[in-house]
Amino acid sequence: MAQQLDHLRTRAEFLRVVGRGQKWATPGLVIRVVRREAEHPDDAGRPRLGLIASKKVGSAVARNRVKRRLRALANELLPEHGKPGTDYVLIGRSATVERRFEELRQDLLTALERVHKPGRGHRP
RNA sequence: UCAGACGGUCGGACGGUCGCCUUCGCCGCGUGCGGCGGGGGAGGAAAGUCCGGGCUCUACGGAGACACGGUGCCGGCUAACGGCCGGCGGGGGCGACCCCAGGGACAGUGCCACAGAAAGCAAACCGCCUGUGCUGCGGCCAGGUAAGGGUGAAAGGGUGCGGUAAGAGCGCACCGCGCGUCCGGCAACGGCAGCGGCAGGGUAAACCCCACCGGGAGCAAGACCAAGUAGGGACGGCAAGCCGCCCAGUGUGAGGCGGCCGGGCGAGUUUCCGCGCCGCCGUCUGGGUCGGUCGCGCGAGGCGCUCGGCAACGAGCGUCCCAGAUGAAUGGCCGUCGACAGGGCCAAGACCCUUGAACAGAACCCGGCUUAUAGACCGUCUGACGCC
Repeated sequence: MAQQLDHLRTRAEFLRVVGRGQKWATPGLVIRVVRREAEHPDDAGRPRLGLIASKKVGSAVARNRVKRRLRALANELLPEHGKPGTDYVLIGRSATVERRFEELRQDLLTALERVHKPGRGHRP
C-alpha cells in the first residue's frame, strides 16, 4: 500500500499506538498518535501510517472504502503536516463512508493540530 | 395488447486529475532500488463453506472384516460429485410448464398419541335379523350379521344389481388390487390375454436390510534460505527372554558389543502380508518457530468456427495469455450522462425539480450446489381478448 508513507505492519505495532497514543476524535475519524523515540531514540524517519476499520463500520465493502478514503487523505496531508519519527493510526467510524471528503480533510487537519499541541494530556 | 411459463445475457457509462499492485523493455547506479515507456488489474455470486476433485503432508502400500459417515427410480454425461442432461412413476396447473429423501414393509424388531368396542388379530359399542327361550311388556338371554350409525390420518376393497330372516365377494358387471402370459423398451416401466373373489394396513425424515462410495488433515498444507536455539531435562509406570563374543572371574553373577525371538509405536478399530521407526507410555518443565523466497497461476483455461449427439457433453481446427496482494493493491476527488424512487399533478403521457445505482470485495486453484440481488435486454412457448 502507501508508498509515499511507511506503514505499520504487525499487530504489536498497532496495539502500541492504540494503547498509548494521544487521541482525538472528530465526526469523521479518530486519530491516535505516538512518537517512536522511546523505543528507537535515533529514529527520526518519515511518519508511519496505520488504518483501522472495524466491523462496526459495516460490510467488507464499506470497510475497504473507509480505508481507501482515509489512505487517500493521509497521502495528501501527512507528508506535509505529519511529524517525523511519529506513528499515526486513523480509525474509521460509521460516518466515514458517507461524510463529504472536504469535511473529512478538515477533520484530519483539526485532529492533527490538537494532537500536536504540546502539554496536552493523553485523553482530551 | 394483457397475463403467464421457460431459457440466456448484462448488471452503471464517458472524461479530467492525483495515486496503488504486478509484469515486460530500456537506462542508471549504491544490486535492489530509482527513472522513462508499454501490457494487465475483482464477482455473478469473489459470499455461505454444503458436496466433488487437483495439489501438499501424513509409513498410509495390498487384501479382508467390523464400525462410522454419505448416497438411493432408470439410462447417459463428467476427472469426480449429493452436479447436469434425457426418460419413467406419482402429484399440481385450462395450458406452456412446475414439484417430489422416488430402493426394500413375506429378513426381523418397534411404534400407531387422542378418540374409538376394536389399531393388526381379528373382533362387535349402537344397530339389523332369527328364536318352540325368559318377562314385571320397558326389555333380557342365546344365536346370526357387518349393510347402516359413531371414532379416527387409517377400520380387512369401492359402486350398482341380484340375493337373503337380516346380511356378507355369497353370485354377477365395471373399477381397484394381487399373481401372471405375451408384446414394446438397454432399463426404470408401460400395454395386454388369462387367473385369483381379495389375501398382504401405515410408518424405513424409527431401528434396520440391501447396493454403491469414502483413510486423515489442510496453502496458517508444505518446501527452501538466513539468523539463532536445541539435538533437551525431571518424575512415575511397563518391558527387559535366548545365543555368541569381549572384559572380569572361584562362579550359573555385574558391565559392554552383535544377532535372534519377543515387545511397543505407526492418523477409526481389527486380522493377514509387506514396510518404517526404537525402549514404550503418561505427567511436569526448559528452549525455538510468527523474517525472506517459493508454493502462486498455461488451466479438467477463455473465445470463435466445423462435426457428432434430442440434450448434458464430446472431438477437431484456429486464436488469445487474462489479477496475484499479504495490516492485505485493483483506488481517492471532480465534472457530464444517467436507472430506480419521490414531487410539481386528480388519472395517463410529455416536461421540469430533488436524490444519484441492487447484492456485494479475490486470499492455493478448479467443477457444482445453496443463499443475497435494484434494474435492463434477448429468444422460445402458453392462455385470454381484439383485428384480418
